[in-house]
Amino acid sequence: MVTLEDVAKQAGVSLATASRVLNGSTRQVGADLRARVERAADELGYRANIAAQTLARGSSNVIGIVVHDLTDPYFAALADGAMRAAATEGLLVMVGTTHRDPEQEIAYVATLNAQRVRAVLLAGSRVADQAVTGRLREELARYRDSGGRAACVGQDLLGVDTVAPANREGAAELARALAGLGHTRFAVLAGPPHLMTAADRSAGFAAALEELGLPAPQVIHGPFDRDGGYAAARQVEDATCVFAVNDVMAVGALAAYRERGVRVPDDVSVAGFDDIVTLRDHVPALTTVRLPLADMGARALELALNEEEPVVVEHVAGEVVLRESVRRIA
Amino acid sequence: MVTLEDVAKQAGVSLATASRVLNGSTRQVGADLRARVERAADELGYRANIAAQTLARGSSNVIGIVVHDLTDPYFAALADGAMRAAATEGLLVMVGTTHRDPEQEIAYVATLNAQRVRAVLLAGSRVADQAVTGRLREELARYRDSGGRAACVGQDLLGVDTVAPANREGAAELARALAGLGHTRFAVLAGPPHLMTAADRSAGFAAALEELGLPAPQVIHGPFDRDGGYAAARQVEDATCVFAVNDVMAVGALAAYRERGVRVPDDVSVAGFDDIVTLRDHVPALTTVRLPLADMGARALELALNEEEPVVVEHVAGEVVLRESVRRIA
DNA sequence: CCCTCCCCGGAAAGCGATTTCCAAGTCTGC
DNA sequence: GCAGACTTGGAAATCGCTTTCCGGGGAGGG
Repeated sequence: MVTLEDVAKQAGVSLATASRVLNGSTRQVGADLRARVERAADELGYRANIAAQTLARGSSNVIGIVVHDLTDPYFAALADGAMRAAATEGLLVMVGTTHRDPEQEIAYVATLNAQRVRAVLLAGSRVADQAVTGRLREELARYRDSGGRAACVGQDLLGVDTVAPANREGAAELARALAGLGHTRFAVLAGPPHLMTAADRSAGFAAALEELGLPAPQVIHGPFDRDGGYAAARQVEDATCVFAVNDVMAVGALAAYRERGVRVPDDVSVAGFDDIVTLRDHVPALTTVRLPLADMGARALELALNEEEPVVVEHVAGEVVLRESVRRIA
Repeated sequence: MVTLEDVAKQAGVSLATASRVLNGSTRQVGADLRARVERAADELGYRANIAAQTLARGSSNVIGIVVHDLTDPYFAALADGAMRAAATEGLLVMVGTTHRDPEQEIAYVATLNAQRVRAVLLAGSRVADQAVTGRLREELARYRDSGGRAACVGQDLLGVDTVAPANREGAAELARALAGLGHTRFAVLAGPPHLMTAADRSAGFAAALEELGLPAPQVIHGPFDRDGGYAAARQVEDATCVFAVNDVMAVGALAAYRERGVRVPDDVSVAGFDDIVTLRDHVPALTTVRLPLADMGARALELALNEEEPVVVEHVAGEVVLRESVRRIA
């Protein structure tokens, strides 16, 4: 392992000079010494030990991102946006996946704290469990007390800067658009009741229907994934329009209908939420609420890095996109 | 920032003892001292500084994964598999995305080297550019000389352990299956000519056709993504069956046909490669070659961690999955 | 009962960088 | 030609932890 000392020795200069040349400093170094050091470093193939730098500098150039599941395109898009932003700042990224286990999330924050990462991004929905949320909050507070920065994409339950999709409003907007097509009997594939994102979307949708004087939708709970949508769709009793609280569930629902020979949108209309890019070519094309996921990820990083009092919560509006999975009815 | 020294002081023990209690060691510590230290750590909210540990121990508990693009489900699945495996080993993960820029890949290896990560996983295809590959190889050699471990998912161009999908064989198998359905005039949406994965699949397909005594397919090059498939499909001249070298391109091709009113599989059959999970519900269901991506990622990590002479290259067979996007013809 | 060996606690030497503080030049301006 | 202000190079302290080495005390064997 080539160390800075080796380089300094080879170049015939002091450690200090070598450090100043190679690893950035406010101080100038004469042209000839600088050249000697650079040549030595090159010849030896020197690579600074970042652990040592982090220790000496007291801060690292790494950020952490914690997501539920990378294979879920929602999180992949979020993470990608944040990673692109990180790259432009010269930051490295540690990604942790919790696979929806809140304990894992807490553990990951602790670990990232131990790593002294510059910032932590928490993506994904909080659950409505006070005990767990409290512990996460505590761990986060510990991290921030020691100078760490944090931001959150999803709900603002944590007292940190947050980029929050306007789930309620987006779902309400969607409900109005669908009602505008003549639908009156709705079902909501609502996901898990304790998951805030799911609950907010479901509630926003129902609230809008109520405002419009329409009957309350049939609400069916279940997992937040493709198979959850598939299973929930089979329980729909009598609705002309089904709202799945995310696109992946909506795709599951479409699969269930297809299997049973129920035509979409002729027999039933289906809508989702998120506008996942990978699903843009789905047939029938999914009506949904578009969220600028990559931008949200990037924005969250920005918020974290420039974190200041007071805590800011940015709401990101979704845009209703009507596609062929819904139709106007008589 | 609470340091180990603070904990030791509070517990009234030496630094060494505190270290032994909190951060694992072969040495035993008496029960009462151990309890005192644990209580002190807990009260103060101590979190070990991993940079310092890494420096002192000379090795870290982080691995690096370099992928082209996280929003591409192929890489997401690979990364997810590797990350699950890492988690069971208690390892943390740094993910780098290159967005298909080989320079970025080299830079990332250098950075991971600087981080002294325990292992590096390189996912994604090499390009057939000797100069760039040489530099990557060099950087990798530097890393491995200093004790780093590495493995690769894709081509084995780098002299490191590799998990390589049997691209040629899989594509050949697919060609035989499609020929078995009566097809004789083929087109290949072949992706970029210099990308090894794409080239191998394309070549394997063509070779199998030749063996069967069938005419050579029309080969159309273009980008390796959805839009590349879309664009390439429009250039197909006269074929009853189109093979896109990956699923994402196949989906683009399907979209192109749909727009032009060409029915799949009635008018033309389409097949892809990879069997991306997110696309399983696509209509029409995509005929493809299934690759166990998550397993491959996990296996690559395993190889890297247990790396030994000689270099091992594991070929992973793909499984042809016939679905409704192809049909038997007269 | 003494000696040896083992077990456990602490002092201190690293790990590989950064950065402060000094000292010695080098330029200015008069 | 000289004082004072800048530059520039180097020695050494420091970051927070691990680990070797040393020493003291208790257990076990002769």
